[in-house]
Amino acid sequence: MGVRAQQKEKTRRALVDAAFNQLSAERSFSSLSLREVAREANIAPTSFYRHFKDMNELGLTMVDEGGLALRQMMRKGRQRAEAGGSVIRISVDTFMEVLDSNPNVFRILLHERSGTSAPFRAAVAREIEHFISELAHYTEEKAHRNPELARAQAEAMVTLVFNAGAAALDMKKSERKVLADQLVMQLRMVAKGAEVLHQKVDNR
Amino acid sequence: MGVRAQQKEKTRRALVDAAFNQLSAERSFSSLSLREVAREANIAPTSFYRHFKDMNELGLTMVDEGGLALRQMMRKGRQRAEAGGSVIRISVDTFMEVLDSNPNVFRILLHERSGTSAPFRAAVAREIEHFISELAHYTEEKAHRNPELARAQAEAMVTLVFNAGAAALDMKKSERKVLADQLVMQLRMVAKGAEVLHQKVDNR
DNA sequence: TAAATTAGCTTACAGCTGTACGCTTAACGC
DNA sequence: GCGTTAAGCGTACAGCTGTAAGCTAATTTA
Repeated sequence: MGVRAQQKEKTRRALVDAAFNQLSAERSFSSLSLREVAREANIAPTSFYRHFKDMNELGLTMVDEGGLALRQMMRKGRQRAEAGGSVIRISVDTFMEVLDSNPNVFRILLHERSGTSAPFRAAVAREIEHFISELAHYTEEKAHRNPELARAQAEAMVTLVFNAGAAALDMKKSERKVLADQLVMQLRMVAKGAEVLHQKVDNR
Repeated sequence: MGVRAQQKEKTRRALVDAAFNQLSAERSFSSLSLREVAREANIAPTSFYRHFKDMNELGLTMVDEGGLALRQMMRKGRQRAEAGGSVIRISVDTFMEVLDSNPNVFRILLHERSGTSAPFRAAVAREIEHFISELAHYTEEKAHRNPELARAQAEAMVTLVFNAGAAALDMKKSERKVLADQLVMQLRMVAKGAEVLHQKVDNR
């Protein structure tokens, strides 16, 4: 890669990082201005356009990066779970750890999920869909559920996990522990309930 | 009430209504400006301050009104359920009906739940808490669950309902039907699962 | 090596924002 | 009836926004 392309990439990263760094419980992506981001990245406002068409394009890039981080997390969790132990417990713990180390990645996903930009919502939905379908596939195989039931179960579980994630973002570690325990309990409810429904439908 | 107070109340309502009317899938409360709201309500921007200290105060008023609408809905649903039939099914249908007739009330609640203003999040949390504790109390009584389990169950159910509500906001009627059916299925999972966990803990 | 490309800069502008200040006018309390 | 109160208005201003236009200087290409 040439010197020029390298420098361009570096500045682009500076912009993305600047945007991530400005996110917090009090500051959503949509409240950031192009000028603020450029300022934080130490470039002139108008230079922003050399990298992104507008703030939306930056935001979608961030959502995609966030999604990538999520998928990497899933793999990590699955690996750990293979060593034995409660899959639910291990997954929840992994989720909480990643949430703790990348809070702003989650902020943009959790906030824009119910945001006002349709492309954003679609992008987040796409990322969450990865979660759901992988989990549904997993349950379908391991527990021999029928597809429809597996899908509903997976969706419910992912919903509960993400909702807990949103709540956890503003919590201290001790509060998070309680939350995690309750989440595990809720996930077990769903799992048990799905089992019962499954037996009913298949009449055995 | 005097002529003066009456007129003031009327203008205040015009402001609240103007703000509600400007909400949509593409427009969140936090993206509204004081001037826009004043314009829509046909008053001068500076007159806004005769009624609210700032936009935040307006927003909190709206959240409170939304919460009120929710609680009225709950009562309506409970009355219907008393006439017999599946409590879950009836509650979901009621919820969807109210969602359909007051979409913007839900928009502000659903969006500000994960918003950037702490007072807003707290206000929404308070409203949702009403839901959870009433439901927990109901289950504790009807199904003789222990408090901790009842609480976790209620929280899970409310989470699932609100999440489905957010998704339903941008859907056509036919899509909503599918969503509602899946939601019912998920709620039954949670209910069944809680039952099983309950029996386990109490060893009978 | 000369020409072309391009990341980043400075300057500039129109449009929006919240809100301070002071006025008018109609209802209120005495 | 008369002084007081207050809802609503118009004007004004500073500060922010996105972005258009054109320049500079360094890299790339031919």
